[in-house]
Amino acid sequence: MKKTTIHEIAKALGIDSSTVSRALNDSERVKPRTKKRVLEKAQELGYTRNMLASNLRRNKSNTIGVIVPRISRYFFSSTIAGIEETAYKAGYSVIICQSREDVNRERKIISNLMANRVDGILMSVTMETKDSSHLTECFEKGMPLVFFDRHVEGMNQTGKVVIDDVKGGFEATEHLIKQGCRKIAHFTAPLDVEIYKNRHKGYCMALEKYSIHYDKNLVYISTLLKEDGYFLAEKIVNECDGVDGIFSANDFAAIGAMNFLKSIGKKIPEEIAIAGFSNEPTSAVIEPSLTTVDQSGTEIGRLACNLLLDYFKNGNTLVNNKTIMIQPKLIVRDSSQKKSNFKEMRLNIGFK
Amino acid sequence: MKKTTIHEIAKALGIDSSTVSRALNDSERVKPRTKKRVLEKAQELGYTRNMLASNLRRNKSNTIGVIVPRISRYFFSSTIAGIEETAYKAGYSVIICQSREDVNRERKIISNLMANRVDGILMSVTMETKDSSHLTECFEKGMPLVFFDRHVEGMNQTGKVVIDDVKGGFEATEHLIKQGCRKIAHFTAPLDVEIYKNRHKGYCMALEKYSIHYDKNLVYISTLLKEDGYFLAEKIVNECDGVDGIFSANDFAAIGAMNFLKSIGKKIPEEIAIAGFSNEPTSAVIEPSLTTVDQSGTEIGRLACNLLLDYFKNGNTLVNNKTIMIQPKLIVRDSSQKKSNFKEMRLNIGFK
DNA sequence: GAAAATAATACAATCGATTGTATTACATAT
DNA sequence: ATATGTAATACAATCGATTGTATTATTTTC
Repeated sequence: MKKTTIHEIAKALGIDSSTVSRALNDSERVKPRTKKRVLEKAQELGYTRNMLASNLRRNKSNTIGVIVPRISRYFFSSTIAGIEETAYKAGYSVIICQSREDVNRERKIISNLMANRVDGILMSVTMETKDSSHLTECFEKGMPLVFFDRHVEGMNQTGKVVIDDVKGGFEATEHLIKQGCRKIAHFTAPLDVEIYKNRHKGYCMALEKYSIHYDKNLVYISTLLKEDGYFLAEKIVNECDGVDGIFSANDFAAIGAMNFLKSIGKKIPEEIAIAGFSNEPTSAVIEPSLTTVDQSGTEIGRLACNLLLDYFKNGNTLVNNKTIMIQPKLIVRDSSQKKSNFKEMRLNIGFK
Repeated sequence: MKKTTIHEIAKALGIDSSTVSRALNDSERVKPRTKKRVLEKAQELGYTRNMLASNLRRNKSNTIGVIVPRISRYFFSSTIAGIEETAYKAGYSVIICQSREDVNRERKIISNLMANRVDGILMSVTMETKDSSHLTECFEKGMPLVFFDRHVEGMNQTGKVVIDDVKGGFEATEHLIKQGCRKIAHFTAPLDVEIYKNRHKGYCMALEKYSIHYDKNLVYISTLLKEDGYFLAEKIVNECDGVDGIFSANDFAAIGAMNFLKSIGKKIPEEIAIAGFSNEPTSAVIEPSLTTVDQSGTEIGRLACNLLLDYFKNGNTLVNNKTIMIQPKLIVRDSSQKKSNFKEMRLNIGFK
């Protein structure tokens, strides 16, 4: 099944293929009447421009590469949705790849995207990405790179869209303190990942503000899966007396912890108050509903994509070291409100 | 920032670019020693193959286009994850597009993917896709197409991966009946969408088996959003007495309904039992946990992608009209069990 | 009506890799 | 040493579109 080319259109009309090309691109170098004839013939022959050829010639693929740890995470899939929407409007396609938290895979993906000559890359790094040689290679080779959410410290040659994790962590922790918690555990992931480092920092700042002693034994590092939360909660209950609050750096671990606590009949929030991070859809649905920090994935995706598109238009200046920081929003729900508040409860049952 | 080409490698080594190309492709027409020299020089010059050029020449893009209504739906994002994983292993990239339930957008996306010369398309159609001229055009132009989940009736020229929706609908409804429900409402979407038609069919079959009168006033057609479920439940309570069960064709509407019913103090499942469809993550977390029908998105994605990959390898025979039907699995949880069963509850709280 | 200016189109190179065919180099056989 | 065969590489066309330059039509100007 061979496709029609501009040459066949040209031959059919007895004109040159360059004229056909210009006509199809609506160049003012072609007489309106000729344009019309070309367009009609193209239609008639079922012509579809071969973007491979076009891209090769123009040295531009009109494609953006996106790398996330896992597509099926709600936060990331909504980020992707925001990216796709923005890219689509601007006439770009998006190639989606998942690193699955594996740096080697991340490395391969990047070289693959480079080979495919994507115009730019949007990415959220894996938890293991410390050595960033494959990333520095990107802009050494002139490939624009914008981080969103998970980024790498010290990589200032690119743009970033991040949320103010310090503030998010601070507010969640402060809220727990204000609700009366005095011994607050913190679930987090390896602290060399910027976002977890910052959420942890916010946690520390809140403790300090209220003169609560920072106890490093209360900080649990894991991969923050639901299972991790479940077993860490079990550990806390068995080994660590008097914990009256948990701030988890993501919702999954928080939900896992809630599952365990509910299974042994601990009262949430009366005995242990809980706050998560990310506002996953399940957080609104679980009972008690989970207090969390909202970070709009769709919005982050849009902003990151726009940052890249700006770069395409206006060159280096805009992206270079530009950081867009989104303000997180604490969403207070039932898992943390020791003094229950009927009105607020009603509101927070509602639709997300 | 210009990239190195095979010609520069060739010049540097004083050999021809065709030899370089063959060396890079590990052809046996090149002496091992020359190969080694080429590879080293390529490394030294930081060469990355330009896939645009390669693809143009080979008339193959090693790319698969994927179209889903919405990326951020868990079912679809997990499908995409399965597709990406399978494609990646086989050396393919995936371009992801969302139709947003808009046929016109779907149409544009398809022509865009064709222009980009993707090797094949995997898609789940919009709810509005009835006229399928843009789809028939696909294989008229020789573009392999495989449907997953939402497909179009009568399009037998392509492959499909679907779940047995009739069976799923039947089992969910039968389960409700066995729990004692006698007046079961059904939430669904326009019945010209195959999957909803089939779930509805399963619903009818179950009613018939147990000699329950089919009442068309109990079948509510909407877009099946959470909001739809909420308002439909309200409608039922206000206008339609004696409904003791709801089978919703997706989990969102079921959850919306539960929210309403809980807000007015209706007991689930005692007064109204509920079953959904899809096994969204929230369905396991909501209280009472939602009985639903599982359709593994990841698995569907893998199968659909493999079907396409088979086609690439073995030609037309395999895809043509090949339908892979996945068996759905009824997951019984608390929202439907009138006689509560402690063991089963424990199991179903567990990790998804 | 001829010269000048401009519009419209044709020519030809190019993007970077691939691949069928031709040529050269080298080894083996006679 | 010459013929024969094969291994290794070079040549050249090609994929389909784009684009700078050259050429031909057409219009404008005097």
